[in-house]
Amino acid sequence: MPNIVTRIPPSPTGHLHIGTARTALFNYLFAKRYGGKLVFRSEDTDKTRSTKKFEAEIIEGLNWLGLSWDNDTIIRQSERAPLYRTYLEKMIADGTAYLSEEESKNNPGETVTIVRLKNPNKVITFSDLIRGDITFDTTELGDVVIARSIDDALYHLTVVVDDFEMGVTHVLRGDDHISNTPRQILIQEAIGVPRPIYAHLPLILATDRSKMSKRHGAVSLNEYREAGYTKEAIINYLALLGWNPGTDQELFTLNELVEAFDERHIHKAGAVFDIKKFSWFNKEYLDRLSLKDFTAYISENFPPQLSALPQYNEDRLTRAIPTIRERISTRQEFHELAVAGEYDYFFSNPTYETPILKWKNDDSLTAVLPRLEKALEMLKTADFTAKEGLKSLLWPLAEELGKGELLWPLRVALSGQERSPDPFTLAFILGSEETLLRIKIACDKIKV
RNA sequence: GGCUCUAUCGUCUAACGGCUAGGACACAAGAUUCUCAUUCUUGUAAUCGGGGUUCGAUUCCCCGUAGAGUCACCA
Repeated sequence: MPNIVTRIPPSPTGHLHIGTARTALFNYLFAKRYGGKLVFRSEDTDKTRSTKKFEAEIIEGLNWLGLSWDNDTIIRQSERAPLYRTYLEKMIADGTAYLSEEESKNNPGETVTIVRLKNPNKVITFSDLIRGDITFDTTELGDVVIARSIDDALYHLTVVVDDFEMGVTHVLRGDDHISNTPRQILIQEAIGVPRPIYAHLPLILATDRSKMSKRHGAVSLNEYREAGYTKEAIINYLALLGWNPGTDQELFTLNELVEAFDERHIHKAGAVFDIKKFSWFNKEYLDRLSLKDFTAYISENFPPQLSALPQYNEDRLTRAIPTIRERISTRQEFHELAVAGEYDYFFSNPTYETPILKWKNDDSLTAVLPRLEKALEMLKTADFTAKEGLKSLLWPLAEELGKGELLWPLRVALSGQERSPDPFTLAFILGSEETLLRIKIACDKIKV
C-alpha cells in the first residue's frame, strides 16, 4: 500500500476522549506500519464550542501517548474559511450547491442565506476496509446544509475539502461516522475529488454496550492519566480493543504494535471497555518499573490529604513502597486507600475494636497479652534497619509460642486490621518508635 | 420509527469449511502462609434462534431475534 496518508481530526470542543485517542492510535499504527504519513487537523469550525484550551490539551495528550504526526503541523479549519469559500463558490457556479434564504435555526426570527448541497438522489455504495460494501440511498438525506453562510462552512464540507487538500488516502474513524459517509461522498462527487478509502473502527462500549459517554464514568484520557494509568498501558490496552495480533501475545510496546499491526485483524463488533483488564495491563507495566521510578510514579498527583496525615513522612513512604507496589494497580488506588481505607495504618493511628486482637485458637483475649509484652520487650533493643533482622529476632519466639499466637495479635496491633502485611514488614515500615508505641497501646487496650 | 452496522465464555479475543472450540482478564478452589497481598497449580464458563448449502458448519447463504450507531444551520 504505497503513499498512505491518514489523519487525526479532533474537534476541540471537550477533553481528549479515550475513543479519540484510540482512533488516533489506529491511524498512527496504520500509517507507520506501511511507511505512510499521519497528519493532524483541528476541526474547530464550531466557534461557539471550540476552544484553544481544549486544542492544546488534546495535542499535549496525544503527544504524551507518544503519537506524533508529520511535521508537527497543526491545521485549523477555523483559519481556512477562504479555501472553503472557493469550493462553495465553484459548487454554486456548477449547480451542485445553491444559496438558500431561510429562517435561522440558531436565531429564530432572523433570515440567513445558507448553502445547501443539490442532492442528486442516488444510491451510493462504498467499500469499507473493515466491513466490506455498505450501501445507502441518499434520497433520504435531502439537500444537506453544507455552510451556515458562504464564509462559514460546516463539517461535512470542510472534512471533504481538507481530506482532499491534505492528501488523505485512508480515513480510519469510529463507526458512528458510517452514516456520515454517504453525504461526504456526495460532496466529493459534487466538487470532483477522489474518494478516500474508509475504515470504520468498532466503537468502545460501556458495560451496558452503549457508546461510552460521560454518564458511564471516566471518558477523558486525562482522568485515567491522573489516576495513574501509564501511557504504555493505555496504548497497549486501547490497541487490543477491537484488534488482535493474530497470536497470543498481549504485551506490546508502541513500536511492537506498529510491526504487528494488520488492519485485517480489526474486529467489526464494538468492544466493552473493561477497567479490570485495563488495570491488569497497568500493573504489568508498573511491575517493570525500578524502585526509584515507581517511587516517582506514586509521588505524582500526591493528594494533600495524604501528606497531611498525622504520621506521614517520606522515609516511611520509601520503606512502604515495596509493600505498596505488589498490592495496587494504579497510584490512585494507593492514595485513596492510604488516606481513608485499607492502608490507613501506614500514616495514621490505627483504630480497631480490641477483640480482634484475639487469636482464633485462644479462649480469651488476655491470653495474647504476655506474648505482646514479650515481643515489646525484645523489640525495644532491636535493629529496625531491615525487616529480615526483625524477622530473625522474633521468629524463634513465634515458633515457641505458636506462629498465629504471636503474629496475629502483633500484626493487628500494628495495622489495626484483620488483613494486612506481616508484622515484620509493618514494624520495619513504621520504625522503632511507632512500632513500640502501637504494641504498647494494644497491651493497654487489653488491660482495660 | 427510517436507514445502517453488529452477534464465540461475564469481558477482550483465537480457531484455511475439519483435532476435545484455544488464550487473557475476572471469578472460584488448592499450594505457600498468622491474615492479606504476591507467586505457582487447577477449575467453572461461550459459538443468539430457526432453516438451508455441505460428508462435515463458529465459519458460507436466508429468515428471525437481540443489541448498537445515526437521523443538526454539532463534529
